[in-house]
Amino acid sequence: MNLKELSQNLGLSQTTVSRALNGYPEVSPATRRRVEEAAKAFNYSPSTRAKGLATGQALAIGHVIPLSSKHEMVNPIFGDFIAGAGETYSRHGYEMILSIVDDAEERRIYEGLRSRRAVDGVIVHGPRMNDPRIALLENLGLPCAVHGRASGHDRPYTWLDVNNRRAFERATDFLFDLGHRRIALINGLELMDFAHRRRDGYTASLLDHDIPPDPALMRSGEMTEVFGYHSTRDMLSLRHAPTAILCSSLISALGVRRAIEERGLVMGRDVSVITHDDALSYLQNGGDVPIFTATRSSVRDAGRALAQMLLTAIEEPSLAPQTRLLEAELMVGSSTGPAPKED
Amino acid sequence: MNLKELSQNLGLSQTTVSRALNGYPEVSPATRRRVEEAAKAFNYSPSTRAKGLATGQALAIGHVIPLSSKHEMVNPIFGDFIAGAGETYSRHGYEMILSIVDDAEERRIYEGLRSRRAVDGVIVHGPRMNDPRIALLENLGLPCAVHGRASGHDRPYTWLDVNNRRAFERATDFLFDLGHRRIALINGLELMDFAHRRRDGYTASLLDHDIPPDPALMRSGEMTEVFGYHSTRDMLSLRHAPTAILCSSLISALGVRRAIEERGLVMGRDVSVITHDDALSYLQNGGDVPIFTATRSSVRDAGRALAQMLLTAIEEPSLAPQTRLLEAELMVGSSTGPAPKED
DNA sequence: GAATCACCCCAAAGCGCTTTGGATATCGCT
DNA sequence: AGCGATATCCAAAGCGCTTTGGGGTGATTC
Repeated sequence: MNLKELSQNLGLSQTTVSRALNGYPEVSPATRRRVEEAAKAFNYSPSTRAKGLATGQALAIGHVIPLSSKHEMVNPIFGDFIAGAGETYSRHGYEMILSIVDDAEERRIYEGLRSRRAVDGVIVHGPRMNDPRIALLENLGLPCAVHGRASGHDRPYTWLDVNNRRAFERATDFLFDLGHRRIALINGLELMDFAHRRRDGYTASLLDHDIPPDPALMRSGEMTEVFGYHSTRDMLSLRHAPTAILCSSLISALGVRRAIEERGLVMGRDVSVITHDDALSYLQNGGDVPIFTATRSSVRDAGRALAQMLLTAIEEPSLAPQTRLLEAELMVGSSTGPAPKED
Repeated sequence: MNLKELSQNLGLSQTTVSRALNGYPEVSPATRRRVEEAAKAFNYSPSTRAKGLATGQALAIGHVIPLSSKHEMVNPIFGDFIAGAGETYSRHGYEMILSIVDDAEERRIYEGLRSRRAVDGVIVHGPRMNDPRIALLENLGLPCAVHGRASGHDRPYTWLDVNNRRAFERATDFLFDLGHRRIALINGLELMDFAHRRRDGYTASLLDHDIPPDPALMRSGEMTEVFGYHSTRDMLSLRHAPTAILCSSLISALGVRRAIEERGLVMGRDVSVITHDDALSYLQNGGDVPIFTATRSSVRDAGRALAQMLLTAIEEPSLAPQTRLLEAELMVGSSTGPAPKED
């Protein structure tokens, strides 16, 4: 069923039917109702393509997921973020189009999306330090919204981020308050902006407590369970083993716990652990009582909110870019406790 | 830059330029080269919308991800599957459009995709027992390909599945060979088709060894770490605790391991564990030596292959639906060993 | 030298929608 | 009755592409 058929069926012109359906005032309430009912009855909805052609809008948002050919790892937070963003889109009649792309091709993909007029805007995932994508998108004139931030980009842009620096500073402070002095950091890849900020927060707290950061207690890598395990195992066998560990992801934290328990130690008594928790749906941090003390911020909420910010940026292009900094909450679980007595 | 401008720039008609770009034979090699170079220079690529309008194709595939409002859980395999499928699409010039949808709205979404002519076909994720979606899509005339199978649908359809039944039967056999007799199953939700098949394989092996299935040793639920942990903890405190556990997901298996170790037992010595492993990029089963003995099948490969099957189904509609059954490989890791001596 | 045939290329229609610029009733008023 | 408003509706153009159905040009054939 298309507009033409529908209008013939109703004995009206395409113009009138189109206007009735799109809420224009030049059509009588009676006609409008009649049209709307017919549309429902015939299960008519306008072709996105034709509508897009006519209006110049795509009614679609692009998500470009970078996939480094070296690591080939799909960020586990991605599913939940998308779920949140998708909610917002469907409420506004937008479609979400997805490209999963090797770093090297990213530029080409954005240009393609632009020149094919496939999307009205893009969400930038996984921003790195000095990420060139934001400038690229600016040049292309493609509205974008960044999940995270890209230090080094100076012009304003739309972003939503967790206050990673503060979260990790607070978490470290918390461990100091419990009496810990040797605190380790198991971080994500530090070319990622968020990981960099987390380290900054961590070192700021250390310096604040007159503890010089110790490279032996700082790891950074792809945040897998195995990475958490190996890092922890290695660090626990140091002469000056850490009594507390700060960890960037719940998945790695599972590995951290394993290494601790394998050594016959008890988490929360012998070694304290705080992890960041993205509140992923398939990785709950325990039930009612959180297992891990965690800095927590829902990635799905972030998806919802950032999508909304992008849509307003698209619909209100004159507005200054919105930004939003979410504070992670520190949830105290059973993985932290007072520092064990010194030997 | 659009076709008109490009052709004016070249002093050719739109027809010729379009034909040159689309590989039609009616254009001289010299002209074609000239056109192609200009297209590259001006960074021209045709508007998908206009092209779609003209050809009647959408050049897009829909992925509808069901999200039960009760569980709200995004299946963790989803990211990797999409990554695989995306590779195939981009190689064929297709776009991937994503809807994450509450079960209740699913029907409306498919109808919408159809009547808006937004996609040429869809991938059905997470098929359940007697899943009504396949029949619905058949009626709508929307080509589809199913990741998994839906027992109960009798007409042929395109699917790709792991031989879940066989995988779990073999895994159970393997445990029997090691001398285990009390073997537990920690399964996914059994309204999901794959989980049902896994249980079938498991019980078949039990019966084959004259062991009646014991409901106390069978759990089924959303496959989280916590679910694996609780199930295992409960079952290990039974009077006749299992000596081996079969687990449906690596994430739950991490919980299984935790429960085992928490009890002071050693995995692979006191309790053997076999898990299914979807080879997710962010959840490697150890490094060189797998931690868990596992039935393994890469979800990303599945994505690649199923996308390809769907594309051929779309381009060659006369062909009978392809189907493909992948065998999971049984990878022996350190989580299994001979059954401990009976008390 | 005319007819034929490739070979290249083009003008224009059409895909399904929105939107501009009227056209036609209908109504209130003097 | 006559005139401008107002309320409804419509025909047609245009969005950027593909594709149909020709049309020229030069080389080949008899």
